[in-house]
Amino acid sequence: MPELPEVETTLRKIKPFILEKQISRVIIRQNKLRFVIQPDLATKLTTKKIIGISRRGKYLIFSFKSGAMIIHLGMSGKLLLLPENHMPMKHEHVTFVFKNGLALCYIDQRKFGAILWVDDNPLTHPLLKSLGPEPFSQEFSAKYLLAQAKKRKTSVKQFIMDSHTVTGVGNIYAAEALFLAKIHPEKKINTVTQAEFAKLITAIKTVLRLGIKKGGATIKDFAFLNGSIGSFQNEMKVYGRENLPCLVCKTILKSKRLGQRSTVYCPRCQKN
DNA sequence: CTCTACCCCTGTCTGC
DNA sequence: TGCAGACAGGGGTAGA
Repeated sequence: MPELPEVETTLRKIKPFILEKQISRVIIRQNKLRFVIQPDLATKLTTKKIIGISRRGKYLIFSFKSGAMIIHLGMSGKLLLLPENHMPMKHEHVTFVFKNGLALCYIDQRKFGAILWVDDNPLTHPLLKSLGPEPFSQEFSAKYLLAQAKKRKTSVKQFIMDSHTVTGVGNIYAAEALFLAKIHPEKKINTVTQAEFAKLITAIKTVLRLGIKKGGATIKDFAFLNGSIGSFQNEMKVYGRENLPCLVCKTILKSKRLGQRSTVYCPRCQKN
């Protein structure tokens, strides 16, 4: 689930319920995620009040007067708000119980996510400090991409999916953005012009914005009821549509593995 | 330095 | 139906 739009939507929806709220206890049922959860995480969090919640790339940062918790949802992680006395869900590995009777539940069947405690500035943590710019920031410009591309030889899709180039563009949004920008995913990055980068940036922002908008549409149900996942999937033009006709030119869409990830594109619309 | 292959884990789908 | 194998939206890292 969690690409940048889902992480952003999760953030927006849980924030009003847990900001300025005090954690009364933390239940850890499974401590082996991508990394083993620090044994003192519960101790560090108990009685602390969340004073800030923010996002960096696909990482969520929960700040306290001293220290912070970083959560990454991996490929299958979710954060649900449930009543404190709920029955634990399947794969509910960690539960943060608040004094106000709500519980923030970390659910992750594949355990690719991460929950970390840091005593100092979370942005200087090794996982976060070398991340590229946020896709909606000023820094994410055609000029910037052109400069980055000079050092690289990879394909444009792998380039924009690299979190050191720009954060938060996962497989789906990369495929959708390249289709929108009419750029072939295998195009070598050193042949992309500044004008093409400008188009690509616009396309990335467009699909991410649409994702946030569509994710937000059902996230309230998501957070409180049934875990449904938003409706961006109905907007996808290429992802998951291999062997179906292109919505623009009717050419059959092709699928290929690129850097171990499935990649769908229109061989006619997207120029190499 | 960059790039590729592999890995963490479980659930679901496809083909035999 | 049963079962094996491929694959899934992420991303760190070993080794070339």
